[in-house]
Parts: sequence; structure tokens; C-alpha cells
Amino acid sequence: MIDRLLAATTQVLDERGYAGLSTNRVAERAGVSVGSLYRYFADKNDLIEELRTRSSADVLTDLTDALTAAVAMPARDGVRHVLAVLVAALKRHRAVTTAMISEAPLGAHGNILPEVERQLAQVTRIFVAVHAPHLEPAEAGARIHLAMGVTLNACLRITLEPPPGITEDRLIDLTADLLVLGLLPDPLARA
Amino acid sequence: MIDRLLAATTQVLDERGYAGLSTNRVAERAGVSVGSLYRYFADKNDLIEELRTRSSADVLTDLTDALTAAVAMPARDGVRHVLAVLVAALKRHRAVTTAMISEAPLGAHGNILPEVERQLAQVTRIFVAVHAPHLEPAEAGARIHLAMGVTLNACLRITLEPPPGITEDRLIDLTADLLVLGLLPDPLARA
Amino acid sequence: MIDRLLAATTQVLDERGYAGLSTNRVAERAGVSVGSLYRYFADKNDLIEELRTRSSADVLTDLTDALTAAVAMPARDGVRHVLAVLVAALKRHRAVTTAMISEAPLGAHGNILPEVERQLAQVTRIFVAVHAPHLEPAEAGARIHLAMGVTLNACLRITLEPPPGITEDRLIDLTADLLVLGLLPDPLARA
Amino acid sequence: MIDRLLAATTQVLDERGYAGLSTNRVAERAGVSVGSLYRYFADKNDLIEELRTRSSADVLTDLTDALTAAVAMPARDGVRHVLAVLVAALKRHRAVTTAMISEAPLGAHGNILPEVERQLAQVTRIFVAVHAPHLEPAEAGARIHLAMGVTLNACLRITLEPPPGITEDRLIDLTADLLVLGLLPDPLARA
DNA sequence: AATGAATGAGCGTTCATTCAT
DNA sequence: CATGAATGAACGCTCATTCAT
Repeated sequence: MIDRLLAATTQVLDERGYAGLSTNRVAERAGVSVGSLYRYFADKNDLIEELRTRSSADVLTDLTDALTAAVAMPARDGVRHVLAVLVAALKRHRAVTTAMISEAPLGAHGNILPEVERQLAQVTRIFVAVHAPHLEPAEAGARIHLAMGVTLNACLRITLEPPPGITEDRLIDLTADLLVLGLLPDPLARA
Repeated sequence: MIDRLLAATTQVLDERGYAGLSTNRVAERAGVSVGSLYRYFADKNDLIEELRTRSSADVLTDLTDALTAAVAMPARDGVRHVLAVLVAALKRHRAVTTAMISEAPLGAHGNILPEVERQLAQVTRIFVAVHAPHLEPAEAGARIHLAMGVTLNACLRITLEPPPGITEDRLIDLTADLLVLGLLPDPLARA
Repeated sequence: MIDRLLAATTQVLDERGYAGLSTNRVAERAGVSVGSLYRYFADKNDLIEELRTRSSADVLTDLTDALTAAVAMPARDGVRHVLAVLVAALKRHRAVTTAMISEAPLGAHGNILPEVERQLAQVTRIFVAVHAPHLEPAEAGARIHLAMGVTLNACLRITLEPPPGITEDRLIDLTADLLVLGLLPDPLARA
Repeated sequence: MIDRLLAATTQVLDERGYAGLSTNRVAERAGVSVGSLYRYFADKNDLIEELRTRSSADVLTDLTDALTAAVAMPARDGVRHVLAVLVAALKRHRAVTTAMISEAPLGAHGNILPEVERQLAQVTRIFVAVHAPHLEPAEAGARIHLAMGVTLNACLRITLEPPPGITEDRLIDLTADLLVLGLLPDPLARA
């Protein structure tokens, strides 16, 4: 039932956008009564949150795998791999991503990315500690914070509004370069 | 009256967020009747657009000055100056920026930044042409596109959710470094 | 619920006239919420149309019976019978008739009578063909058109603003005479 | 000023229909302020009433002349003349007539015709007294009442929705025949 | 006299939420 | 458990009317 409702929510989001998302419509689309929706979700917000959480979790699954694989690679290759996986995952959730990032009141629901960012930041801290051990903690923290912004923003741009005349691969390459440059001040560390 | 209504809109946005922004509430907060609101604005959308336009114009004024000043500076200093001015301008419009960037359905109203980004991209093209003339056009375009994302995202983060334990100045420094690094592949060009 | 709402609509029409007919008022008068009204009617117009359609259908039912009975009678008696039935039916729907005929913007909703007139005209064509077969088609058409106006107008007058000092029966008699005279130019045909 | 406002009202009625008739619009169209409108007319209703009255008066002027001329003619010719003049006059006021008859809440403003009908009835009484002196007063009254309905309804139909395939002249002829037939029971009286 | 900015009750309509069945 | 009819506050917007200037 819950899955049915969340699937219906995604559909409605796809077809009508965030503004067209009403609980009655979701229930109708799911083929159940509104009453049932309110048995499984406290309110509309809860429904949206759950959808966001699930999309987030799905993205995180891929991300975790990518991060695991990345640690065994040279720095730049690892970063590149993570970016590519992230873009692919966001593409898969284009509907929810679009709705949540571009349409939904962020203040109300946050977006998919905070959890992704948290996970990413955690691993990035280790990455920086390994490759640039002499960096001061505060300095490292700031670089990581900025890098997270760069990463998510770049992946979103690549996913939702890719610039014309250039391949996605090249964009990911450039972003990877930028991130390595930004994260690791020591040129020697960059493999 | 127009100013009064726009000020009230900003207030309501501040207190209730985008979702709580209603024409009746704005009129009430402005101490006028709804009818008056509709004398000066065609509809709710027009009200929001006007607020956005004004904020945008105000940010652009500062930005233009900063860009003019920046061309006479060494590359990194110029970039830094522009970032600092942008952060200051966004801070001044924190309420509208938050509401428009983070809450408003982007599809409905766009946000302040597209216009800022456009202006910024234009000058950045020249900047890149001067400092890295050998860069291929498509490559340069992609770098600029990404750099715009980095710039706006960084300024927004610095303005709206600055990371703890580090000064704003240092964050701007780091961002400037990142941008120069990302835009100009030739190390010699970086002054 | 639908009946309740239509009854309330009739009441409001009676008490406040067409101009005073608002969806909120109808709902209140029906003792239900506005929301309920919109569960059963797409919009205000739909509500009005439904009321009109029902009144129209009810009048048409009687009219059809009367026409069926009339064909077996001598010409004048048949005409008279139809008129009497029509007056009785309109009386039964006095509220709706008044509102729709006399108050509603005709352009917006039409009124009850077009459907009545259409049905009446159809049978009248046969009546004329039988009793005055030598009449030219165009001439017959014009006579019928005028006769329809006379019929409806007379019935409306008899129903809504009967002249003083004379019985309804006598008015119907006179109208019947007039119609027979107007429809059938051949005196011999008039039984 | 009054004329200007009434002319503007007619224009607005023509262009936007009764539903689009607002005092602000009328004032704007007249090139004066709403305030001025309310100096010369007590309220919106008063404005409409005045327009109706004037149209009515204009029609009455023609009607009076026609009636004066008609008394010197044979019965049927006189009736025909009056009908022709009436149709012409209504055509001249098509905008107001349409709005008032077909769109305006009749209950609120009545229509142009009552005054016309009154005047017409008055003369018709004399006409009947001359041509059918033996008719009982109540009977004559009823016949006149019905004839008024026929007359106005026919003229309106001829003016606003003429049936296709037949000339206006023929329609007026038929109506005249009908009226004479209906008003004067004595065949000898019909010249 | 004339203006027109200002008013505010009221309109048609939506939709998150509840609760008797 | 599930239903879906019912709710009603709130929304965006209109327009006849007023009144300080």
C-alpha cells in the first residue's frame, strides 16, 4: 500500500508537477481512498518526506558502492567514478529530483541532497586525510564544504540542464579535475 | 504604495515563507486593502516578479561595479573581489533570496540568480579569453558553465548556511582559488 | 445531496433572485459545505444547468403527453389542451422559470424554453402539414416561428403576470383561437 | 457629462455584454472618473435605468408618430405600419435591447418594453373600441393584453433572431394579420 | 465639481484532513 | 482496515461605492 502510494506520488509529480500534487489526486492515482493514505502517512508532508527519503536512500546505495570502489583508485579516477555514479543515480530519479529541487518549497521539505551530501562529506574527509594529511582540520573542513557544493551543484546541472555542445563525460572530467584541485592543495598528492 | 506592498511581501516571506505568501496577507501586513494591491499589481505573480526583479537589479548593480573594478586587478584578486561583493549583495537580500532560491517553485518564477549568472558568464567569457586564449571554445564554455555553478552555489552557501569554524573571508579565498584553478588550466596565467 | 442542493438553489433563486445566487449561499441554504456542492457539480454553471435541464425535462414530459393527446382532437381543442398543460407545467416551476426566463443572462445559460419551443415546433409542423397541406414550406415555417413566439409568450404571461379581471381559462381560449387563426389560413380547416 | 456616460455605457454593453458592464469601465470609457459617474447617477442601477428610459423614450417617439399615422389608415394597414416602425426602432437600439432583454436580470431592471407596451395598449384600446365596439370590456382587455405580448414578442424576434428563408416584410405581414385576427373578432370590421 | 486611490465584502473555487460507516 | 462523503478555512481576485484632496 505504501509503495503504491509512493509510486502514485511520483507519477503525479511527473505529470502535474509539485503544484499539482494533492493528496486526493495521489490516492485516486493509487487506486485507494484518501482515508487510506492518511492511515499510512501522517499528512501530506509525511508522504513527501517519505518519497524523498526513499529516493535519497536509493541514491545513497549507489553512492556507497561507488565510494567503496573509489578508495582503491588513484585520486582523480576515484572522484570521477563517484561523480559518474551520482549523475546516473540522479537521472534515475529525475522526476523526484526535479520536483524536490526545482519546485518544492525547500524550506518545507529540504531536498534529496542533504543526506547524500552528508554521506559524501564523510568519505571525503577520509579521502582528504589520506591524500593531504598535512592540511589543517578547519581548512580541510571548509574545502570539503565547498567541494560538496561544487559536487552536488555540478551533478544537478549535468543531470537537469546540461550545457549544449559538450559531452556529459567531458563535463564529469572537468568537474573531477576541479574537485581534486580544490580539495588537495598539494600537487604531488594528485595522481 | 508599491514600495509598501513590496516591503510587506518581503516581511511575509520572512515570517511565513513562500507557501504562506497570500495576497490578502500581504495587503493586511502592508496596512492596505487587497483591492489596493490589485491596483498596483496585475496579480500575485506580478507582485512576486516585481520583488524578484528589484532584488535582481540591485544585486546586478553591485555586480557590474565589481566586475568593472575586477578587470584592472590580477586574476585571482579580481575573482575574489567579485565573490566578496556578490556575497554582500545576497546577504542584503537574504529574505528574498531565501524565499526565491530555496522555496519558490523555480518553474513558476525562476529565481534571482539566472540574471546574475548571465551577466557573470558574459564577463567571465572575456576573462577566460584574455587569460587563457588558447582554450578551445567548447572547452571554455563548459568550464564557464561549471564555474557559474560553483560561484553561485558557493556564494549562496556562504550567505545562507556558512560552515562553522571558519571565517567568511577564508571561504571566499578558497572559492576564488578554486575558480581560478578551474577556469584557467595554464598555471602561468594565474597571477 | 444533489436534490438537496438543487432544492436549495431554487430557494435562493426565489428569495434573492439570479443575481443573489452564490455557491456559498446555496450550500449554506442546503445545510452542507461548499466543498460538498463542488463534489456534485463541476462549477456554478453546472449547478444552474442541471436545474434548468431538470425543469425543462419535467415540462417536456407533460408537453409530450399533451401533444400525443392533442393529435386525436379537433384542431382547436388540441391546441387548447396543449396550452393548458403548458401553463400548468410552467406554474409548477414558477421559481426556476422566473429566474431563468426573466433574470438569468440568456447568453450564459439559455433558458428553459428553447427546448420546449423546439419540441413544440416539431409537432406543430406536422399539425400544419395535416390541416393546411397546401401552405408553402417557407410560409409555413414563418407562421410556425411566429406561433411559437405567441405560444410561449402567452403561456409565460398567463403564468407570471396574468391580466386582472379575466379567468385563466378564457385567456387560454383566446390564445388558442389566435393560434389556430394564425397557423391555418384556410377557414375550412379549422374544426 | 450624462450623455457621455450613457454613450459609454452603450459602448461597453456592446463590447462586453451586460456581465462586463462595470461602473469603473463605463467611467474609463467615458473618459471621466468613477467619482463623476456617481455625481450624476445614484448607483449602477440608476445608470442602467436611465439608459433604458432613454432608449424607451426614443422608441416611444417613433411609436407615437406611427400610431398617429395609423389611425387614418385601414385597420390592417395601420397595424402593419406600427409594427414596421417598431421593428425599425428596436433595430436602432439593438445593443441596449439585446443587453436588457436577453442579458440583464429583468427582475432588477425591467426592460425597455413595458413603457412601449403601455403606450401601445392605450392606443390599441381605442383602435378596438372603434373597430369592434360591441366587444365586452373584459374580453377586449384580455385580447389587448395578449396582443401586446404577440406584438412585442414578434418585433423582438424579427429584430434579434429573424428566422431564415423569409423576408422581414413577410414576417411583419403575417404578424399584422395575426393581430387583426386576434383583436377584431368581427370579420366585417377587418378592412 | 471632479478626481481616482482606496476600500472590503463577497465571489467561485480548492484541498488537506476527518470520521461515520 | 478501508472507504469516500463531508468539511470549511483559505485562496486569488472583482467591483460598486466612498471620500480626502
